[in-house]
Amino acid sequence: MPYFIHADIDAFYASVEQLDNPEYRGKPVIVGGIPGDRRTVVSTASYEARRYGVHSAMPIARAYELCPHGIFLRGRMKRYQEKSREVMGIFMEFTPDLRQISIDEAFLDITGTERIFGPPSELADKLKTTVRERTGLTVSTGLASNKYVAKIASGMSKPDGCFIVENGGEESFMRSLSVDKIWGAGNKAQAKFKKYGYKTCDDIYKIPLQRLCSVFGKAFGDFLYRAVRGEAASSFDYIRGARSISAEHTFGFDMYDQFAVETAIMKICNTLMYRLLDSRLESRTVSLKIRYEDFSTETARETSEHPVCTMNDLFDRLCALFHRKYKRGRGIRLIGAGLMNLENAECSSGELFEFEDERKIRLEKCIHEINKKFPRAAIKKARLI
DNA sequence: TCTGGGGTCCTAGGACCC
DNA sequence: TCTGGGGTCCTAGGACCC
Repeated sequence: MPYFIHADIDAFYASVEQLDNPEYRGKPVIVGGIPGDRRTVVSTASYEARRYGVHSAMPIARAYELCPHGIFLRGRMKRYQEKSREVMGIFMEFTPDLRQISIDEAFLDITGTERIFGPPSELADKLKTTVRERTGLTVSTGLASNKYVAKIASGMSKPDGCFIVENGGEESFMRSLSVDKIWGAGNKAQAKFKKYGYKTCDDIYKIPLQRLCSVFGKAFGDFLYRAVRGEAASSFDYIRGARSISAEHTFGFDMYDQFAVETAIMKICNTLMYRLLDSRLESRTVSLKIRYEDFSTETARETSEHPVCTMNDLFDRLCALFHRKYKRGRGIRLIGAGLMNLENAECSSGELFEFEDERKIRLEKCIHEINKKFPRAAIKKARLI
């Protein structure tokens, strides 16, 4: 019988802070920004903070209103990544078949591990105990015969619990849930459920596939039909490399100065180019994103015959897109850029580039290596200093 | 209260070719 | 002279997730 565990670290960033700073334990910790930071949101709130109504994606200003005595922190990603690797390492001791889906959660295929670890529920217990003893963190787990149901089950077990859906019980489990438990149906879908009067998954269960598809579109209709029957969503079943790399920047105040926006674009180019070099991938498609003062967002992209080769090349392509798209006189809240449709770089080094480009590519690679070895050297374009 | 940053996938329409 | 239909590639926008 197939068996999957979905394991999710409880209030991850906030828990790491409470672990490293004992004086924070038992107190409302809010990671994401400190009061006064403009245009920032909560990444993680500890369970103590959630009692005041603070939750992820909430503006820091609002969180401060709800919980003025909370401990506000900007966050230390490096430390969280380190802790995440520790936990994932422990997961790996229970099965080599691990699918990490974000910094703090993973699916474990534990099919056929009974002889080593006992029944699935015992394995889940051992997993939770081991993680707690070795890292000080608690995890919530869900057990089911497929990943989708396991994910929903772990949500029901938070914090620090274990929720088991017995084999054969997937469908009745799903049908008993309210529609807001459907993973993959966000605000827009929830509003539509409300409009049509769908309160529980059982309401959706009773609707024929054809009707679901005509109301919600083919892909999402198919998805809903299967989800409320507790059938596996296939989207995690195959592993694929990264498809895009992107970076963006929100200005503290609306920006009207085009030169300053271009400088921000250059900074983003710097980030993207080094990440591209590290990944050994290449891209022919460059995209630009502009968010205006009223939060309306426009994107532009362009695919060229040749992959992006240097930072200047990327910068030129993005500036061209920017000037084509930008509505003059409007305030810019956010500027972003990305490299899409990534492909392996091996095939196209050398003769594709002009001699002059070849020199620049080598120079950028050297600078990147130096910056990695000596972070304090920080070699960069004069405009970015 | 005024809304981050990094991703994935889907849709619909247009261009172009056969 | 008018016109079908399938396939592929590309673009813009949007929903959703953590």
